[in-house]
Amino acid sequence: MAYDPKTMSDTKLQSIPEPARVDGDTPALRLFSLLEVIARKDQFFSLQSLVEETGLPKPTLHRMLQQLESAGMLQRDADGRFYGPGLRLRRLAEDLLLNNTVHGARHAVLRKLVEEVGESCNITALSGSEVLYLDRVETQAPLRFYLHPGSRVPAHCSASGKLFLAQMMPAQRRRLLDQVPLEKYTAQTITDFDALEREIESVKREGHAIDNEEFLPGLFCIAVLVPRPGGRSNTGIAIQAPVMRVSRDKALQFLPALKRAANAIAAIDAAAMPATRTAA
Amino acid sequence: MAYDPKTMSDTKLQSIPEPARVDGDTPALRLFSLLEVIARKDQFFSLQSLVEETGLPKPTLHRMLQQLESAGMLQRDADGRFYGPGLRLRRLAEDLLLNNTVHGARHAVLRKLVEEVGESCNITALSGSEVLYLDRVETQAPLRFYLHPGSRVPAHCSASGKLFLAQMMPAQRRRLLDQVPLEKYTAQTITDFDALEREIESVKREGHAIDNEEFLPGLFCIAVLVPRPGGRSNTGIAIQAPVMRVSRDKALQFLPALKRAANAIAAIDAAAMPATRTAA
DNA sequence: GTCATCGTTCCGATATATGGAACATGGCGT
DNA sequence: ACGCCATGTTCCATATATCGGAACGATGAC
Repeated sequence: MAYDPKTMSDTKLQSIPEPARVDGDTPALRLFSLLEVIARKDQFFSLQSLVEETGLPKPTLHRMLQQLESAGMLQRDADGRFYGPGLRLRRLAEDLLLNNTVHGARHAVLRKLVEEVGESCNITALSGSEVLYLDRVETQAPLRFYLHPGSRVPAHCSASGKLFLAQMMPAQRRRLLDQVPLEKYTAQTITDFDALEREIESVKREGHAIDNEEFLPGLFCIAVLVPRPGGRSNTGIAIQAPVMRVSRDKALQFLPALKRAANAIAAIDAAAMPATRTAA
Repeated sequence: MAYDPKTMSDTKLQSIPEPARVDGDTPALRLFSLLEVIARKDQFFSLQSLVEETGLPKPTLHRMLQQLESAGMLQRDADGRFYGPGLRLRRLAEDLLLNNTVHGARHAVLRKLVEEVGESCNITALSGSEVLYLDRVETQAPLRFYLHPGSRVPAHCSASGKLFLAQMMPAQRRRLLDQVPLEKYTAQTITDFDALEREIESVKREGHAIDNEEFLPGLFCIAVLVPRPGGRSNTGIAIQAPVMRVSRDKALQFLPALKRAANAIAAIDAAAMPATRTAA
């Protein structure tokens, strides 16, 4: 609140005023995108200010705001000059956060794990051909990698990614890897398909995967899958640390704690699943 | 939260299984409406279960979910059978609640007022021709009226409503009241236009308004406007109490506290407004 | 193997979004 | 009072997205 570059940029000299992309493949998604811009504001705003911020044509923006207002997602100030979030939008946000027991519980597990091992940890999922960070808790240690939830990394050079690959049928894995060739990020990155297959065999045997500076120099990572009874898992959990602090041996000592956390998350997810079949 | 008839009706005996309306005038609003249904869930759900819950055609729902998923608002379980809220939706919700300093601060003022006077209070706004409860804090007293934020009441028989009417030009007021004739809710409801005009004269003189069982039998209410420098106010603040506890005399004793609260809210709102004019 | 259930795709009719241009409003300076 | 500018609003021909019945596909139960 004290220092917001966006607000500051009203003194537009010749600086680029941050286009604040509002886009999407479909009108509805553009609306969401607009809401995201709005959600980040802590002040009311005028139509014109949004026009300048987003670059959208005025009539378009006018229609969008009107639509959101008539739906109760936004509210206008008394004289109709300024918009702010509306009752309905707030309630939607509250409902989401209140009922989202899954995320809260997962996060708690992650925090506990970080406390136990003293290194940053994250929960991951396979999205397309990339690994997506669903959640992350940072260690307190001063030396650390700063990566945030929502980041994406290639599957072939991350511990979680190898786990996801390892549970696929060979043909399926081949198809996926053919789309995005094995890019080399560091000296250690496995870029040869056969070498990767061998690595994956080892992952299958061990039940866990390791990334030894294969994506970022100096970053060591160990991961296991969150088990899913009777099916492939789409959730992994990983510990990430600077090689300076965590050798392979030390990482292996973390395994029991890591597996305990994975099981805890499996239990949470199971509880959030609809009963297999309710009497109709 | 303790007793909500809507939630209670889940015990479906032979009851109608709550169609869970998903509608809106425009496709985008239908999507929001769908999100609201989803936001209230604390479990993952399948396409089919939503079809049964909402009554929407399957392909339509399929497309909607797909759209939301590809935008990152929803996530699918590993085997693609169950949906839940996605990363992006959570972040949107968090941003909204985090940045909404206005609502939080307003709520705090309201809570303090309730503590001072010992009766339920609410913040109101004029929306169309009705008064909308923006926020409300209930008293602890066992005997009380249960009304919730989001409710709407007619302007002519509520204290806040009379305040909003009082600041309009006579012609504007006439136009508004002609749309929705003065409906009689109780024996005390003012249904005569001239009588209402006289009442409004008195409201102007006094600077506050009273509802003496004009909307609900047994409900007494006193309200003032949240002042807005140089313009009409669209925000009111009111104390509501059972006549058994609060006579007109007692209500007048609350006035100083009420006005203090109104000023506090005015200060908060002023801070949330964009600077009147930044050098362009 | 057969059936039932749920997810997915197709596609023409229909409804909606789009944004340039023009119009309306209101505050400000002269 | 008057015109001027910034901002909000409306129009409307065109481009685009949605709608949902029907048919198809995948999965699992028996």
